[in-house]
Amino acid sequence: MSLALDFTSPAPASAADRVTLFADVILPLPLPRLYTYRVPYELNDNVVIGGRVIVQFGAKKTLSCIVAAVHEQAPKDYQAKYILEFIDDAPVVTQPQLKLFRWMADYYMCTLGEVINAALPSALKLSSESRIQLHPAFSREENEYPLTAQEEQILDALGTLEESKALTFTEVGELLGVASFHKVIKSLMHKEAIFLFEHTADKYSPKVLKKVRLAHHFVNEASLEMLFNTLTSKPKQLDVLMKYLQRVPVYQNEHANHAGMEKAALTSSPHLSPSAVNTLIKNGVLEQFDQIVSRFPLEDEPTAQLHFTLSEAQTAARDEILNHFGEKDIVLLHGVTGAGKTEIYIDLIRKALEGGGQVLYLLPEIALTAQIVTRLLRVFGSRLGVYHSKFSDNERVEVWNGVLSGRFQVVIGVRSAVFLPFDDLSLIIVDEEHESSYKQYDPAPRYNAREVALMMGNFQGAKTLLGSATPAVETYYQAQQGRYGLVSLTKRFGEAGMPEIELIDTRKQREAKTMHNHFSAELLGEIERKLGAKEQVILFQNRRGYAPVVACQDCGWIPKCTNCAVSLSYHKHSHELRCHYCGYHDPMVSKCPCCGSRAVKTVGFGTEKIEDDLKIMLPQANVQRMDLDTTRAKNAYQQIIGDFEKQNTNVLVGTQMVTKGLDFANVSLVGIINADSIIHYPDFRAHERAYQMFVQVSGRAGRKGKKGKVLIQTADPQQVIFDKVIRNDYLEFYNYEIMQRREHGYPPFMRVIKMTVKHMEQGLCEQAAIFLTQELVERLGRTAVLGPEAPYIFRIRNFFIQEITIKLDRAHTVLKHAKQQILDAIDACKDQKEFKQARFVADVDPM
DNA sequence: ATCTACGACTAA
DNA sequence: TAGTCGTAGATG
Repeated sequence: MSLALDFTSPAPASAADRVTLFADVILPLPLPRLYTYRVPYELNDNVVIGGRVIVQFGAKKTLSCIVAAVHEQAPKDYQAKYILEFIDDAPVVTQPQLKLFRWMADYYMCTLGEVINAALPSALKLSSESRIQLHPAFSREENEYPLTAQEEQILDALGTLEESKALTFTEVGELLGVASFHKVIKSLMHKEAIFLFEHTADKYSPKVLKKVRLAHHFVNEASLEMLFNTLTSKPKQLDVLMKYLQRVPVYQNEHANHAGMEKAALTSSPHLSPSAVNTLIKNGVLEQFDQIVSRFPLEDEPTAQLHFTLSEAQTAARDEILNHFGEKDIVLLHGVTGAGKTEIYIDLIRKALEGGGQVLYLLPEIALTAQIVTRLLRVFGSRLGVYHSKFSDNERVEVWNGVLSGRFQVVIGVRSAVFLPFDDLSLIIVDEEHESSYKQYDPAPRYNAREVALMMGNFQGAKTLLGSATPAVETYYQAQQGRYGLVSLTKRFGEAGMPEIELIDTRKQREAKTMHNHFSAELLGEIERKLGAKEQVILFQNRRGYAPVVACQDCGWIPKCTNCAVSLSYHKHSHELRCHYCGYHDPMVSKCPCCGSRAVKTVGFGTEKIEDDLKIMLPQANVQRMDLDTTRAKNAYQQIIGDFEKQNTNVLVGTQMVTKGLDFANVSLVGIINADSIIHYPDFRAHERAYQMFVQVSGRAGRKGKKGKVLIQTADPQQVIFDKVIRNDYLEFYNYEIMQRREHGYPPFMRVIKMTVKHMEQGLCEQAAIFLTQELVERLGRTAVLGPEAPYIFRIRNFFIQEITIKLDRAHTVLKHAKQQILDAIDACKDQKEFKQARFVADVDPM
């Protein structure tokens, strides 16, 4: 906080030449405009663009927000309120970031407040909570009003607190054990027993280490000698002292004592008792002190040799990339799975750092594993920051501040790492650039981190490298058009060859009665063979749970979710029926509630059933499952990967999770249990998604010298897409797909904006969607608007859904104009009284 | 998002 | 008629 007057700064200007400053701030709310506040004269020098300030918004709320602009224009139509407090004396949001955030709000049709909300770790947003304090003039003895028991309870609690301490509303609620405490507080205020105030505080708290050291007067041989003598009768304390001296060589180096050692290391040692330590502290032998430490301890300097050698192909690719960067800002590195792209990235990062700029390395959530982080840490040491969604808020703030301070020059992170406060980026790497998890869908901003990264690179003059084994069709198109440089790696690193891919016709197998549950004889046989050879197997099934549907064999009754238009999935482990959209769950039924029949059977299958079947058919195999359900716990994912890596498990059954970035040397077989459900998906990206998924899973097979095998089970092997997968020919796939896109007017030729209309009532949802369609058609023309249409799952969390697809010309000016038209159309709908409860959402470049 | 003012509606 | 409920409208 920089509220205090700074006496070292020049004397305040005289009233005559004082300027009146106003600040436009970004409130962390979904409001379309910035709000203007007045800067108090005496704080004119404290205004920092990109710094946080506290303001009063409305009658009740104090909020922390970001200063976006400072100017002298007094607002004409209203009296600006004063800024209450300045939190930062340096920006927490850099100028290039503000520019980027503005672009995001514009492009993705959301508000700046929504962008800020997504961008800032919530510990940087200040929390404002009301607190109550004992009224100084109040005395219980002279009190004229009778007090209720609850009121007494609160006053008691306030009385035991230290001077000037206060209770938060939350604490009052906990104290009384009820949520409805506002009446009690109101009554106490009326009786002038308490008063209320707002308190805003930084939520970030530094990590504090409890340490101990020898009291300074013992730090010489003579006094230590005496100390030993006095402790001879106290063996426990002597043990502690010995341990301390062993860890902190006070004899050799007196200064070593100043740093002391961690208290926990003393108290948690097996033979030392905490009470002995505490006694020593109490008697003044040891002194305890706090040390603020980073949550990311400084690694020892890089251990890996900085100049590891790239293969010939890798070197060539790297040089080609650098060559392209000479004239182009964006390069696509198209390298088959296992080609060794990471080494190239590391080499490029090193080069960029030598030039003095910052580097951002983006990875999709599931690919950002300990494997890759450890590898980078070894090369870049403490210069590397990691930004992961599993991180606590405090950890995120430390990364944020570390980027601001320059401590972290390289950051490896997931989607939201594009929000970090870089101001001098020289290189951005977006690995697995085709990944749909780069697109945020649910809360606004509905952004694609790949596109944001490209724009950020553009703003900061950084070069951007997109990497993938299966580039997005849009990306490859840009490369073909010459807008991006294109570099290809067609061979795997080392001896490893591309895996051999085979299709298995499940329809034929079913007719021949050679299917065992969902396993063909071939797949089962191959699994057994691999296990016999002590090799490992990955099985992919794109559906979690035991069975997606449960049905009564007699009357056809199917349990459905009460909030969504989906059938409930059966989860055997918990013996529950679950909705995968809203989390609703019920115990599994044994008797049909409709006809009373006992013949309630599961239909279809998920990972849990595959795991189950396999355990029965191959009891000698050690099977592990990896999906959303088994990785919910904090370290479960690491645990499963670790077990598989150490070969404690032979077979890994999983959903999409097993397709991404995992690199196991001993996997020689990958099985796709049911390819059909992946292909038959009702949208224009279905084929692309399927192709990517098949190639990515296949890529898990046969690394480090072994040739792998991939078995794909399908009821329809004639599908064109399999041909491209088997021949491992991306270009063939791309040529086919780009033709389709051109023909049907989809990206990259047209731009898509998807409108979603939601309403609790089905009829009103449909009406609102029709109304919006009309408004859109009026503004954009009949051909640009498709729908409305109910999606396959037409109701989620009690909201009915209608979708409208808008296709637009890609030209920049057209697009900008069209977005304004769309916003106008939405406003027209909101003006309609009957649609007041409807929600209208625009999703730019949906995935 | 969240609060307020205002009108409508219900309980006595 | 007071108290409760729901919603349009503003927030600097």
